[in-house]
Amino acid sequence: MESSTLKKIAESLGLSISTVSRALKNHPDISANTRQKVVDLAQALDYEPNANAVHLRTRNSKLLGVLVPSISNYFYESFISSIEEEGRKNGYSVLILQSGNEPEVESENLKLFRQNRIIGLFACISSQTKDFSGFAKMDDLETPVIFFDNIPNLNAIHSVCLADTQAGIMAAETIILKKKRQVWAVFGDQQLSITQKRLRSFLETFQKLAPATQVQPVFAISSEEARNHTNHLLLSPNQPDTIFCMSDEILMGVMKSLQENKVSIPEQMAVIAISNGLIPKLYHPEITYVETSGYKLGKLAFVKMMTCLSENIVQGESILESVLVEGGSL
Amino acid sequence: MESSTLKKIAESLGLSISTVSRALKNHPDISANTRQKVVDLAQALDYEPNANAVHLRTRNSKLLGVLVPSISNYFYESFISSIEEEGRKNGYSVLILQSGNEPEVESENLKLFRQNRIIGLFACISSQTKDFSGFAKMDDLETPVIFFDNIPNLNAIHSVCLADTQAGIMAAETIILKKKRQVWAVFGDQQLSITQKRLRSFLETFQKLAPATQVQPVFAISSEEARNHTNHLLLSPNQPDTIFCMSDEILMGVMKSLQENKVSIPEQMAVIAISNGLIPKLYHPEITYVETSGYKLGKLAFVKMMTCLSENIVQGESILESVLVEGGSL
DNA sequence: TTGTGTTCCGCAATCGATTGCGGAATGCTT
DNA sequence: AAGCATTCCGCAATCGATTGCGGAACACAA
Repeated sequence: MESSTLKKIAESLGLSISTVSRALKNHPDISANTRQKVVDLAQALDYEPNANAVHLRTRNSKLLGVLVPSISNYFYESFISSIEEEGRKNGYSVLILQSGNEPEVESENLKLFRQNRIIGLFACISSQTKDFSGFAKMDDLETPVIFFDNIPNLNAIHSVCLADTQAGIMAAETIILKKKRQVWAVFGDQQLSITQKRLRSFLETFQKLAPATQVQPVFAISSEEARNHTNHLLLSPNQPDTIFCMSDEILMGVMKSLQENKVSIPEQMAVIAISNGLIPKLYHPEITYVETSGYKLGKLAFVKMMTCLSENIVQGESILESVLVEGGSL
Repeated sequence: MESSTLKKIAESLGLSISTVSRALKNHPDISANTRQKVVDLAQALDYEPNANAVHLRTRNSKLLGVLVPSISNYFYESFISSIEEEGRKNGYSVLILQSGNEPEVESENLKLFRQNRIIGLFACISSQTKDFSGFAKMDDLETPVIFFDNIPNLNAIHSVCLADTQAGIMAAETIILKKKRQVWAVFGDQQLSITQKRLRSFLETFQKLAPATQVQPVFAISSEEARNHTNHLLLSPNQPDTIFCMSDEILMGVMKSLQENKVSIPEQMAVIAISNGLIPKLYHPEITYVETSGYKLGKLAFVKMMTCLSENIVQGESILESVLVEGGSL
């Protein structure tokens, strides 16, 4: 069955298309009598406005875009979930595309977003992105872009991010409070802005508050690499008393190794992480972590988007405060 | 900046809109000379066709819908990721909506899908859904719906599912092979079709092949409930030698309890699960599981969708074979 | 010169909905 | 009866792109 249109309703009722259109949206020009007839028939015919036609005519697609490296990631997925939820409540649909962390795909995706005339974009750029012309085009079209998580190093952009700096500080302070002396800190991809921020603040905090502490940073771009690093570490003579994990990805690898080697937590090794919250709670004792909630970040980003769209353009970065969630791992 | 249109290009070049349109799609009527001029200008102006206009005119939205209870779920997310990936390769966009497992939201979502004139839908219904009129409307509109994971008990529908029956059998057989005698089997929401299938085949396999085995099924609708059940179990005098977990959700709860109670795996307790693959690999030893890959299921569903769309309508259920992935937990 | 083909392009309808403007019909006032 | 305000509704343009059909311009043969 073809879907019904204003035209069909109008013809059945011997009315004009405009009258039907107005009747369905309670335009005061239409008499209650006519309105009722139209509404009844529309209901009977399962009339549902063609979004494409509406968007074309009104020049408003009510579409928001979300660009992420991958959907299969607990952090992004909670971010997206949050955006979709808020979006639906406010009458927006959400188009989600994943770049696979490849700049070419990313730029194709941006093109798709443009073709679909999205009215706003949430974007986490790939770690390889060097060319921002795709984003510049969004700017030209006056489509607000809100960057999150991994943020380009540009001026005059909107972004929301976790309090990465604060999270690094908080993790370091917690370690210092526990009077740990030798820390092994595992970070992710050095290309990412979040890695850089967390690394810097983490190290600086030790320098300021406990310069005697030995802090050794290590980098791993995957869970597997983190695991291997940890395996090696545990063989070395010079063992730390604490391991810090910058992300869930890292934490998974480190924990795998610690379990394999039957290292008891927190007795033999203290563990602390920055995390979205799922992974740390899988273990016993639960891992102490500084929370970086994708869900909350999504809410924050959505609010920012709404203000951008209502023209109260407030450029700059909004930051979501971190919270320490105590487990028993340190 | 307003985005450019065929009209603008046509005016700048003193051509008609139709000529510009044809030039951009290599219509043979257009001379190479004209074509080149058009293409060049289009490039310079960053012309990108308005998807809404195209879809309206061609009556093809190139939009696929995905309906899931929640995006924040490793299984759904890998399914979605897979659909999005295939979709993009084939020129489709994907609209994703989550029902929060609430029938009302689900039906609102279906409405949104209809308004956006999606051409095909992948749906995992909520466990509470009783009213299928929303899906019937999709049928009326000749929009194919491919159900997955939790599937309504209706005839004449398309669906793809994990080999739930086979997975239950495979898990049971594995347990039997290991000569286990007393099994505690934790299942999820009894309302779900997957629970029913896995439960039935699991129990039947024991009856057929090893009727002497004691199998005690338990139900838990959340990770937390599974954990509590397990905690209680471990206090009882009559301890099983094996725990079977129907899903990742369940596995997480059970493992939490086993760790808390310092139960060593597989010495004191064997564990086996049906899982998407992430969670079992977080522990040491890794948990043996029957794989239910959302990613692979997505690929299968996409292929089915393509055949549906090309009119070769093959109603019925496509099943994704299960694979046993050995860990060291049994 | 007339006829027959090509080549290249424009006219105009169409997809489905929105909306400014104008106009018919009716009631009420004086 | 004439004047004026309301009430209710339709005409037609518009959003941006697609496409069947027809037609101008030109070449070439008879």
